[in-house]
Amino acid sequence: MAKASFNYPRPALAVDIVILCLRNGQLQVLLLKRKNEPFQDSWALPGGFVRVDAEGCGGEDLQVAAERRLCEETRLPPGSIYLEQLYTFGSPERDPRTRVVSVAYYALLPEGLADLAEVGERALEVGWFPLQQALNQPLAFDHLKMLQMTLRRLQGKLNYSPVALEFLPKYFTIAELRTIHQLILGEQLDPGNFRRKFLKWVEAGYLAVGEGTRTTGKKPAQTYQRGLKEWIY
Amino acid sequence: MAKASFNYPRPALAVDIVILCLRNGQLQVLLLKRKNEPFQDSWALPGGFVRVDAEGCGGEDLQVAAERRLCEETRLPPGSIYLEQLYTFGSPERDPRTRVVSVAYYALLPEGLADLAEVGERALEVGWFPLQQALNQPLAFDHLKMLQMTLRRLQGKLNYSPVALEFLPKYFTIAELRTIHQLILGEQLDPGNFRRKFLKWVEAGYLAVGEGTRTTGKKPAQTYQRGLKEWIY
DNA sequence: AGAATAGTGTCTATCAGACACTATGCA
DNA sequence: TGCATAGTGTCTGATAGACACTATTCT
Repeated sequence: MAKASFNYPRPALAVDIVILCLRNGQLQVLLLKRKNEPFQDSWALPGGFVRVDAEGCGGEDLQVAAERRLCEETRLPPGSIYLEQLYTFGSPERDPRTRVVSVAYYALLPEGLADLAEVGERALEVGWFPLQQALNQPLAFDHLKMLQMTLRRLQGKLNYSPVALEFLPKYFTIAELRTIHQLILGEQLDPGNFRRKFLKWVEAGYLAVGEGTRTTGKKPAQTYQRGLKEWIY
Repeated sequence: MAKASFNYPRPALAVDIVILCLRNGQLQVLLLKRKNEPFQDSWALPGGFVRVDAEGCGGEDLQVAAERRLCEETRLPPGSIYLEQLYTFGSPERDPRTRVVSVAYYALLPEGLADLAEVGERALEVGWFPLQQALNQPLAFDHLKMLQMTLRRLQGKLNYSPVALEFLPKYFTIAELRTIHQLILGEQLDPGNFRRKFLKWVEAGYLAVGEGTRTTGKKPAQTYQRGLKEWIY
């Protein structure tokens, strides 16, 4: 057993999470105001260190670490929220204190479940920011890059998957999904054309007809729900 | 300065690299036969630990670490090879010795540059394996997952980018690029239709007409090269 | 001359986008 | 009744795939 390799210095390992939610008709992102240096008083993404056992063995999975932090922050039960790995950031200068490598995740929260977030011990303040605003203000560390990358990733996914339903409750209408697509892409979409694309997903089994109708505008609309098939990336 | 956070146990951080190359008309991947436990005598992807300074600060960037290992293995100069982050694997059980989180990368090597690889100190043996064969044999750790993910990622990219030119020398023909697409996708492509897609990329500036022609089959064919525009993802 | 590949043309089904139109339920 | 939204139909241009065909050059 060559133990030698493991005596090398190790970096600290963190997860950071871009938590997006639909609030007041906007895409918003959860940010924390940092209590401590570095970047004290700056806004930052929620994150934390990955738990590793005392001897540097075992501990929790990365996805589990991200989910744990996500649920601490949102006060939501684990397992119910869409969470996906985004990218790993490891520049030696990204944290002035010590070497910290961070695995970034992004999470999509259904509308209405966002208001449970509370100020924890780590932060001075918790706030939901319109995504566009957050993208145009300084953030701690390389968190701005994480936001930018998340948006691009989502924009790409919309072409071939109905991921955006993760922002919606169990039953939703075509117009509701279209609205989210518009927010993410930053442009208006033709309702008729979007409808056809949507119905393709229904035919393919990714989406299914829901129960009853919902009135968001003038005329009640059919609701839909997840289909039997998972879209997987 | 709250140093407290950094006294928590840290995981070891590694990079693993899927190095693909075109050899003998096949897609091949570079594997090493492991000298030490765990998985002694098993085939594994090349990889290594990310360098971190003595006090656990600074050190090398992740991409740099991957490139360093890549160049050690292939004996090629840095900076010339396509290298992209794939995914980060962090299951607590992935390495039985200690907690090791691994950032996986994949690299695409131009044909003909593959033969410099030598057996280093770490390995018993170095070998190029046909990708399909490697995907159907047991590999150390979770390296099989890394291979599978790399293939899927590449297959996805071919739809909208000429990444596959990274497998080719500076000047190449349409048929050469098509051959690689066929290898990656595992299906035959219509030469005429592929040509039209190719010429779209030329029009878009991602590719450009090269100098002279090359004869791979019967009739000499026009060569092409990289265009001025980068395709970025 | 024959063979294999380079390169072109064409037909069709599908799809995205633009836009007009009908249907329905609420105020 | 008016109006905003749900939902349908239609036209057009772009695109992907299948496939036939011509052109070129090597042997």
